[in-house]
Amino acid sequence: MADETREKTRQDIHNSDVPVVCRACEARHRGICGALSPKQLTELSKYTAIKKVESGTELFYDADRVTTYSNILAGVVKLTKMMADGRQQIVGLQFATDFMGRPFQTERQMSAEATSDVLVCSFPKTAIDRLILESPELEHRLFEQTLQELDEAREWMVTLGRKSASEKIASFLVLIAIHYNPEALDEEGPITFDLPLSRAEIGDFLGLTIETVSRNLTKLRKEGVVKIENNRHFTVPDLSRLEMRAVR
Amino acid sequence: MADETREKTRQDIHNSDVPVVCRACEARHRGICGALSPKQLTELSKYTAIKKVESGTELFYDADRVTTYSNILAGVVKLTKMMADGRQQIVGLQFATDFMGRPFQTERQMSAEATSDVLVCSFPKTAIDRLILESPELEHRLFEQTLQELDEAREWMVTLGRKSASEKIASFLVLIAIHYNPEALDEEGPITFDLPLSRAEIGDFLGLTIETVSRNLTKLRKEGVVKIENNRHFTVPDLSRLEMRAVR
DNA sequence: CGACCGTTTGACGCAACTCAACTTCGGTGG
DNA sequence: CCACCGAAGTTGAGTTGCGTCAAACGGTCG
Repeated sequence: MADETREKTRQDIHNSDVPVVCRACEARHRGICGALSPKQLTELSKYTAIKKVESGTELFYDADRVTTYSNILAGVVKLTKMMADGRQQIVGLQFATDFMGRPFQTERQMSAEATSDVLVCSFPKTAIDRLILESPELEHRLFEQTLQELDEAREWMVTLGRKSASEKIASFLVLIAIHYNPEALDEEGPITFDLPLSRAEIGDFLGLTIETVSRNLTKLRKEGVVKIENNRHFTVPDLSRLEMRAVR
Repeated sequence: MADETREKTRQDIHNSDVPVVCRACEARHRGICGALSPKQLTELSKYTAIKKVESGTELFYDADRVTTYSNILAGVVKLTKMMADGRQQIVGLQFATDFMGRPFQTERQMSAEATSDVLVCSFPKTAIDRLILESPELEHRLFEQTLQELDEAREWMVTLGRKSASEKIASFLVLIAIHYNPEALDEEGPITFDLPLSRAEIGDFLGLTIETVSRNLTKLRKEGVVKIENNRHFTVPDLSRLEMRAVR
């Protein structure tokens, strides 16, 4: 961990024309900012604001209502759609280094809400829209992320349409477990993570009620597939046992 | 209709350097080929093949298994995902002028099947991948279509996760009705269309069984919301009555 | 005409929802 | 530090919407 930090700093030394705010930023490597030249970064950083967003606050997302795009630097954001009568569905989760915002027009509406304390780096929409025009590489990265999100959305459609409640719960846990422990796919051994969502939010993600979510979590706990400490903190002794229940 | 054809022909006269196969092709206007110069079109058309695909035949879609991309010129293609035990979910429908294929790598698997007789114009993957690199405008159009598909997928997630069976059926009928009668959103009056899917496929699209689909269709028929002739041909006397049942 | 496939209809069972009571967690103030 | 409170989560009992199984219907094709 200390080594990684040092490594990053070393890289940045001969990139000393990169703006200070961007130097230690992960979005420059894994996110979209890597597509920008130091000059473009410097220009953009003039209009950039890094903000803390408290858990539960809403960040609007519709193309027309919002005037900024953001990179998520830390925390988790849920994208939700609400029906006229209040029924809600989470249609996407976004994590650190994800770009948030819908380029170009759309009438569709969606909102975004921080499900944990979140750190965002936000830019004026106009600045990004201009940069997209002059940098095909930037558009390419945004395109790649969008394709990725489309793949995920379609994967989730299978879960929503065809899986039972217990399969849904297991699928969700696998999703989160792997996101926070990407290495767990190759290696054996127990993994731990904190759920970024409440029971109600898990229900909104899976198309279930709170009660069904709760019942199925305790079922998994009683079967020893997961250990649950203080509701949010999970330990999975054997990921493959969980994956079996998520089907495929 | 005759006027429209004439109009199109007229446009093409001073585009006489456009390849013959492309001249009357809608994909040049509404699809991605509009992003290409006559020279690029000519180059691409050397490797292009227009094929008839019979209803029910499978067009593979995974990035790794397939070596061509296609424009759909006529007919309907369903994108499906299948679980290990055979449960299936339709994750997208594609219509005329849609571009079919997943640019860049992905390990995710999905298959595509013609649900009606389909006409496709297909290109070698390599040719398109090269063109994407040299034409940001092409990549931009693909990006726009992908964003559109992502919006649609997320809209559908609400339907899958939160709507009742009868709301799902109504939502599906609205989707198809409007696709074939885009003007119906503004105008009043009865509209007609042919379902591109069987009852079983509707089930796979909505996460329902055949029987539930059937029961809800007959319910709508008995209530006079739709008229059904020979299973596939539908008449909707008053679209707003159908939309009410789809909620929003 | 009979076989076949897609669709409809009916009877029944169960998984997930609803409603309600109870427990635990986390924060606040005495 | 503990008592208190509201919010979040769990558990139980009863209901219901949709799935399952089975049979009948209707159009199409040999």
